[in-house]
Amino acid sequence: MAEPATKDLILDTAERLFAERGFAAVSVRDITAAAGVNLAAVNYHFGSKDALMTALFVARVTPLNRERAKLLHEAEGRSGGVAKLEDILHALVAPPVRWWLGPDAALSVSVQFLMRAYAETTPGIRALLEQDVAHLQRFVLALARALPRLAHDEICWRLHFALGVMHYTVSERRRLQALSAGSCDLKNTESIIRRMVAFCAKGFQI
Amino acid sequence: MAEPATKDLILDTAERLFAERGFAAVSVRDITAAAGVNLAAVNYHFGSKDALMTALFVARVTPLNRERAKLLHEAEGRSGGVAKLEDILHALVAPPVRWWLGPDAALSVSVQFLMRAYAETTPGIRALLEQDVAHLQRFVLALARALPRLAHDEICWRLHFALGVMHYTVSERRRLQALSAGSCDLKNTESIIRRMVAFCAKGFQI
DNA sequence: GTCTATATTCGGATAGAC
DNA sequence: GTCTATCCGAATATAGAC
Repeated sequence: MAEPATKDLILDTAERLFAERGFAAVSVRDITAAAGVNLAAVNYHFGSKDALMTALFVARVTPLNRERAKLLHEAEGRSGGVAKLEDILHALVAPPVRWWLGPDAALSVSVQFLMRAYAETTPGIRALLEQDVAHLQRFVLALARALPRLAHDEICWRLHFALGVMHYTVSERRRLQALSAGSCDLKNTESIIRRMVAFCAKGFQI
Repeated sequence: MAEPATKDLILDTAERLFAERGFAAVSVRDITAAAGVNLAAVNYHFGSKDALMTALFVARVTPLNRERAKLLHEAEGRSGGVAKLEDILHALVAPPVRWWLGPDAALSVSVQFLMRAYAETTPGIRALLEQDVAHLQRFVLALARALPRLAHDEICWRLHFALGVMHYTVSERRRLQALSAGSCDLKNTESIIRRMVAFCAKGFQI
């Protein structure tokens, strides 16, 4: 039943290279050479370079969104159906930031890959992004319940801003460290999540 | 004295294609064909594809940063040397958002190109990014003067978050419109700037 | 400055032996 | 499933005529 080692090896290697350099800048030859597998293996197992990218995106985004949905669901359960603003934002950003800065290096690569995949959508991924918007609608609804006086478009704007905070922070780690001359500590994951949630929660007030 | 038409035509065409598809996904052939110039013209005028990208980045980022610095300087002049928080954030985001949503389509392409160039740094651009960090240091200093009780690393974190709000908003226009089902209006530039500044300013409080 | 033609390398994808 | 060998188009870059 075990997946062939080659297939997973290709997925992990492609993910790392895509995360580092982007989709178009990485060739199938780069991937197979780095993985130590045969050149033809990508087309055998996935059909094409594009299909590999799509399979990879699905494999990584699914558990991340599941974790977000779980945290949101738990937050709603804790407070009688209407989650608090901070808890909604926490459900949104904690999973990716924990993957990013947590002890598991593979998960860190995964979230960096995902942020890149969102930014440089290939044809195969563009089609999947509709489902991803559906996932975000849960957060729109939760925010509307938590902040009933805020108009729908205002909820969307601010959710978009909050997503920007998270995406950019994960993608532009180098830039933050250059800007702060290294004074911004990236070791304490939970305090970074708190800082990010606090920033966004204040932005949602009034 | 006038620049040769071909050179500027290449710059404008390359900018548009890079903004739409990214650097690696656009070939010199794509650029010269779309511009209606000879294939060899890119190498004649710029030396290489990478050098074209670098020249383009410099040509666009310079006036944008100059405008930001001017607004910051004016804000400091208006209030006796120490600019107010909202005015600092306004100087940071108003120029790119005005380029993005203003009446000049060429400037809109320019800011989309720039956001992509920051995200997918080529070797030539990476070297230039140090100067760009120096430009951002003015904003760190201004924020530190406006918020003397905030620690240096906290200033950097929140400035980074504010940059994320702007970068992601400009880059992920499609995603915002899909998320909000079109209810987020992108026509009123100044009200979008106010919304963005307000969100970030609240995030800086306390 | 602009063109054609070309050198040379690399790209994704596949056929067919094992 | 994995390998070698290869097809064939596309990539960057340049040489040399005009």
